Amino acid sequence: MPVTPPLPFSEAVRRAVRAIPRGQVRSYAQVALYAGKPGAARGVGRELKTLEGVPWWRVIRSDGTLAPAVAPEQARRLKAEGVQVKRSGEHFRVQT
DNA sequence: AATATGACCATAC
DNA sequence: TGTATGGCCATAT
Repeated sequence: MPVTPPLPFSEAVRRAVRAIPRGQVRSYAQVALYAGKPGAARGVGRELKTLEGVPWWRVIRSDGTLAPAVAPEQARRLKAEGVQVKRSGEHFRVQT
């Protein structure tokens, strides 16, 4: 019996991120888990950098802060969908 | 081929 | 409350 070939990491991530409902957020680790690669959070961030057509701004860090590299734009987009974002010192943080 | 570098995370101290 | 360490994954050099 042929086994179902695992999706390439990039496709698995695309699927996982597109599944995040508007107005909600998930952590890089949660996306990695949903994509079938528990522990591959870093790879998720790496993919989001190039992936197109996905709501990348709904992916945040586990501690609720936004990755510095894209924080300002991400905060803007999240607020646009009603997610409360607050500046916390050096970085932005999503209100739970 | 080997190493370094990130939109990261969990654990240990 | 910080810093260190090891794990993870795809590029870049």
